[in-house]
Amino acid sequence: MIFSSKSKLEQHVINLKGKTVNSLLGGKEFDKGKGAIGQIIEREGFGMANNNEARPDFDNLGIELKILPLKRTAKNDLTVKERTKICSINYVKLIDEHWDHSHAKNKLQEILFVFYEYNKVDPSNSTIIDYLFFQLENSDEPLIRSDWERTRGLVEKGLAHELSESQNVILAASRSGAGGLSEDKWDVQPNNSQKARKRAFSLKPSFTKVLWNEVRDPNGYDTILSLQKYKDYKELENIILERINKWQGKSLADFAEYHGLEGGSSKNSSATIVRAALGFKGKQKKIKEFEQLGLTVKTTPCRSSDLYPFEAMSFPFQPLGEIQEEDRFDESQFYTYLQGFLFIPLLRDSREEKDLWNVYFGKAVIWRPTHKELVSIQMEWESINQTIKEGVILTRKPARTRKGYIMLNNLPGEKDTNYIHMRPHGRDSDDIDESYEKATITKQCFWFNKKLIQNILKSKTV
DNA sequence: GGGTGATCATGA
DNA sequence: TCATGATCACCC
Repeated sequence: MIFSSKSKLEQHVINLKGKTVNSLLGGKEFDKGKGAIGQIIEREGFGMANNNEARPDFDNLGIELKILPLKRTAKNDLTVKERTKICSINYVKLIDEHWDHSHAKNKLQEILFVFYEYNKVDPSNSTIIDYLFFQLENSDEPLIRSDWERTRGLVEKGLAHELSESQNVILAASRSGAGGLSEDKWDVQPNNSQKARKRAFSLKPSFTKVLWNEVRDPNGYDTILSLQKYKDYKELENIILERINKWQGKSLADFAEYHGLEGGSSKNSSATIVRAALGFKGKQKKIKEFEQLGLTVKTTPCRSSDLYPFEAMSFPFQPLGEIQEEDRFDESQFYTYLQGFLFIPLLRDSREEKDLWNVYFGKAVIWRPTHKELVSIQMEWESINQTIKEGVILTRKPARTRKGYIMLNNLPGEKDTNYIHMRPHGRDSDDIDESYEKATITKQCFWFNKKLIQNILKSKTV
């Protein structure tokens, strides 16, 4: 189908809203398989032959078409299901490209996103929900560009084999092609005889999730851009850190007083501190950039002498039944949490110190795991994964608790690892993980080791 | 003091 | 009500 104008195209999309894949097919057979729904919507909804061409899908309008699946969460919310592939990376050609004429930018210039709800039970009943015209120049080009430059820079240095999804913030260099692809099928890279995995530029789910949320609720976010302009990721990071680190050395009580927050720990949640420090007033909206970048904010109580945290840092409940189905770290639930972190150390001399006048801000840092760190975390994850697959072994041990005993398990603990470990995280010891059949075990989750957090805080505190 | 399972507290 | 961030409290 060819549309003579953008408004004609838009009218066409509006008419597709609410249609199911089945109704588009109009009796034709539903062909299952990876990416099938996207292809059907392109073919039946827009009369587009399957193509791999470099030219935009709507060539005369310069608009690319992306079909984006949404999934229902456990809380019955609709959220982005997966990353959106933009284009394959050719390592050799990449280093000769400049952003302004790059293949990636070309593809990103203007995109028509068509959101559909993926129906897990009956994929052929998946439904088109909404659409969005995305324009790079009116969007987050500075951040996307710095991702692209970072990747290009690494490839130029002969480090294509060290690329990883999490080193970029929006436009990731993600693995493409089959998972089990053997090394001889990898690509050659410039300036290094070692081959590198095939990768593609793709938009991370944290970014497209924000696009989708803005379609649903155009006023749902506060944005740092409303406070200050920034030209790339580094500068955005600096704005965030500067505004928070203005408080370095000041007490929490000072902070609360200045911002008119009531005393008491409840008002000192990470989100409240960050919003106040950045200068947002009023309603507790989410901050757009934090969502886009997948930045998790953590306030970490630490010993003032050496920045050693009093506690390890927990992640959400990890159903063991789900992790035992996972074979690849970089496709695991846990991996998605490792996008990036803003740590705000709250220092005190002893763990017992409760007086907010004696708890003060340390130096906040933003951390994203490096390739090396990811490799180490992966090894520890694999060991945990293996223990779970083999079946966690529990032993009962007498203790003066409510029940008169505690349950020990053989999952790697904090002393066995350098980065991550697993520990209980339920409401109480009766809060059992129902997803796991190999043992009756309280809900568990991943934790960052204290030593890891200390190293992060220290390395950036020179 | 550090490691670990258990549990509190809070906000959506 | 429940998931989650945060912390407690027991043991070594």
